[in-house]
Amino acid sequence: MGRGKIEIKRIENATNRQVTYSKRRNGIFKKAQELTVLCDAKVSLIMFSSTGKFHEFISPNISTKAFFDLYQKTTGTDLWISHYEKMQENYRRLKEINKKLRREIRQRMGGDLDDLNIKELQALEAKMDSSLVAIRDRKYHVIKTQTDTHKKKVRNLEERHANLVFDLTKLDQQNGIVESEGYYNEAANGASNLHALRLYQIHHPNLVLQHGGRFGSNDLRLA
Amino acid sequence: MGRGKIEIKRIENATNRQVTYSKRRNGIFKKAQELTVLCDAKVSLIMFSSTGKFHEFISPNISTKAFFDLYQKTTGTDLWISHYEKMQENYRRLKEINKKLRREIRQRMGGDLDDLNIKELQALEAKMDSSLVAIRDRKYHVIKTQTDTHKKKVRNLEERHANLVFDLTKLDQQNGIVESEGYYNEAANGASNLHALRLYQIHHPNLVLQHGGRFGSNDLRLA
DNA sequence: AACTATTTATAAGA
DNA sequence: TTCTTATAAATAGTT
Repeated sequence: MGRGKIEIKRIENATNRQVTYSKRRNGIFKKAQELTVLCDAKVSLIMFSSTGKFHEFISPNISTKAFFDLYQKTTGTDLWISHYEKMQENYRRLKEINKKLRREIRQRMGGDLDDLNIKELQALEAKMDSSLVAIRDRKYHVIKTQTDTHKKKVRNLEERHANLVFDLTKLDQQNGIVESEGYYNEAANGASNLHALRLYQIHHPNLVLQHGGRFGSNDLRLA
Repeated sequence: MGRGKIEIKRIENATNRQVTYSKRRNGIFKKAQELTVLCDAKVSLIMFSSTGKFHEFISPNISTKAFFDLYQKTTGTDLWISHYEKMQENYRRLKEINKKLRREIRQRMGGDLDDLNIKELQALEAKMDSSLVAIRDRKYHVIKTQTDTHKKKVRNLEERHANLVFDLTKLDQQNGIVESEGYYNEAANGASNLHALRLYQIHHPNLVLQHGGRFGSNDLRLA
């Protein structure tokens, strides 16, 4: 159809090829449209020119995705199976592992024991026993560490207070301000530093805070 | 193009529609083919008739999958993403659960305890303790069940043997064959059926096997 | 993008 | 379905 008959082979002249592509593209799209309407058919027509330009026609009564799903369903293929299969396999495996882990935990919690034989029960018991030992060890370790830390803190505080009270005593003596002398003496000999401190806080709260930080904040609930 | 001009609207006569579909399908496929060759284009043409019949044309230089990948790349869409993303999310969640389960098991095995505080350690210890109790209970239950079952089996066997030996004694007496009479008498009173059986087996191995089955096959390792 | 001579597709009928 | 054929539609080459 045209001024002359043409042979169906690649058009070498690029411009000509492009023009023919454009003309025939319109033609085929029109045909697709007519087929859709006349015959109540679902048509998907997608094309890329040699220069990579993209055009598509799709029947108005269906989306590309739906069309593709229909295609896959009809042909029995799954074009993204490679993408999908691998992930599905991983998923399945993970689920299986998960199941086993849950079962193991249940058994370790004393449930789901019905289909273990005596040997397995003994093994489980032994494992639980040794685990319990480890947990107890860890607990005692934590307790000991906390206790030691606390002891050190107390020792350190006591020292600092002894110094503080000593300095203060000297200072007061230099200034001739002797207030409640009996208490100071008692504090200086180190026998009741905490009591001394408490008294001191009443008179000089800011100074003490700068040195000692929060006092009595350590949680010593041991067991 | 035909004997008369037609209006582009659905052909109501089903046969006519089907015929037109068939003719025009050939036409459009031919067009697609020509376009592919003449213009060096990539074309995908897929169609479903109103009766659901499927036909497709695709450029020979590309697979349907590759075509679709190209389509997605060009249009910037990903028709699988909703499917895929959902699965990925599930996978991520499952992995997280898995991690937690593993950690729980490690802790129950006495490892990974470093960042538990005393309270948590105590709770864990208590749980482990009660689990251990459950496991021990179950073990003792299994042992008891097995022991009872075994006792019953032994009693049953002893009975059967007593009867067997009794019948045999009678049979021998009827046939006038009295062999080692003292043993038979001892056997018949039920005091040592097993000994009697052993003697009997020596003389009539097949008969005994038919009645008693495998003897001594029960595994009695209890703990 | 138009034009148009010619080829091609196809509607109707067999 | 397939063939025939009159006619509509598409388009190759041209402007």
